[in-house]
Amino acid sequence: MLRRADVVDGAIALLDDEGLDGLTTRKLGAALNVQGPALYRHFPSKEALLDAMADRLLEPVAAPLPDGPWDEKLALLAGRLRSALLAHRDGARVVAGTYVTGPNTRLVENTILKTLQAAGHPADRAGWAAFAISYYVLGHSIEEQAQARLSATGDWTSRKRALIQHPDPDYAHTALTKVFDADPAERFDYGIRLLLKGIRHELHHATPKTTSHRPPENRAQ
Amino acid sequence: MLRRADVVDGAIALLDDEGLDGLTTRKLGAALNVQGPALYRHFPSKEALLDAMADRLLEPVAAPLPDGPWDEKLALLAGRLRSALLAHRDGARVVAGTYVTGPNTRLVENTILKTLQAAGHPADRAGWAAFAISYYVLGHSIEEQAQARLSATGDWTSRKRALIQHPDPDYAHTALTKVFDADPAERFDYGIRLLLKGIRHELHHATPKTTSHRPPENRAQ
DNA sequence: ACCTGAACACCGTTCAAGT
DNA sequence: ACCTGAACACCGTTCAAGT
Repeated sequence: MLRRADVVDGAIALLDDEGLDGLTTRKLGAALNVQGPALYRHFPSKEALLDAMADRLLEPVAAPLPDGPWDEKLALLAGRLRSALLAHRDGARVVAGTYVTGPNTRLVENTILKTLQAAGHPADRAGWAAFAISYYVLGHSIEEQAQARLSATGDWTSRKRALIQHPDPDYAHTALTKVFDADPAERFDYGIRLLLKGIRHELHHATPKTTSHRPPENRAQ
Repeated sequence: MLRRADVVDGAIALLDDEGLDGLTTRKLGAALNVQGPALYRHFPSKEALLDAMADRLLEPVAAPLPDGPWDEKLALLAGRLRSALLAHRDGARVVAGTYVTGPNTRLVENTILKTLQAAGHPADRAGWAAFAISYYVLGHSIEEQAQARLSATGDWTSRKRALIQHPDPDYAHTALTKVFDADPAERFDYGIRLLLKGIRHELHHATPKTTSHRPPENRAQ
């Protein structure tokens, strides 16, 4: 007798074996000793299953944070979020695809918000800053896994070369080489700390009346 | 007689009509008055076509930037990048999926790097900061379009409610409401400026010997 | 050289029928 | 109540054959 949680667990295991493109209802059924259509007893669609998987992936991030300064807590949480997304093959794509609203997602977002507000951020700014952090983590993780996917097929080294050995003479050759040589975790951490530094600076030197960061060039559709 | 550029143009037009999931070789063939397999004269696989589409989407971003302070230039470029990703349905997903190395992608990355280096950043930090900017933009745009996709199917309002009306009493209710009420372009701009503020601060107050931002909690696989 | 037609090995999903 | 078997309407891709 198949339980809902077993389906999600099996789906994540299959994700690791086959990747997102190889995750099909037929293969998942087989892995669970059941026919494909049996999954529709537990999920109305494959997309609903992916939603459940996404929230499941964030479970480890929901663990309580140790006490400490707000920025260290957020750096830690961001690192955990990245680790959770990278812990399973194509995990970042699974989470990015679905606008998740599961319990773990809410808890994580809530933690970021409360940490920022406890540090003294007004509610509106805290909300925007919290989302900025999430987006950076998501973007970084997606690209790390895109790179991993290319490495698997052997396309990675050729693309890296294409990027680095650009004919343009004043191309920032050194910078790119350093980017690709670096430990991705360290690179990730550097970016998060840039963001946190910006938040800290805003917190201390805020001119409270000013909403005047100038509007962007154009508002997209 | 079908030209390669026509295929890419047709594919982007079809993307707008049908979305990424509806972009199939058969439909694209039909739109170009050709059978599906004819596309394989120009692209070895659908993935190769998506790569070409991704770089094509970034074409408008490659336009020259007006002179100005480095941070204003980068804010402008980031806004353009976001606009380009949002200009076509599922554009962010198309770009995120492929680790693009086309000419426009290289030019955009190159511009960010040179702008940072011209502002006085050492090469390695400039590289990391440049990627941090890209990742934030990508993550933000993906989530904006995920939201757009849910809005189309009517799932959005229910999910928004799920996020905001959380039973948890100390849930950051106000912050979340403000996030969802805000103009996405303004929210985006706020995050970019946090990042730029962090970069500027690093530039001015850097203790040049220190590589000592502490290592992250765990290095993911 | 460029494209078609048919085929192969798949998909997600529906639904009557079985137990 | 839970699952199967068969079917429907699709996919990406290959490849001989046409023009």
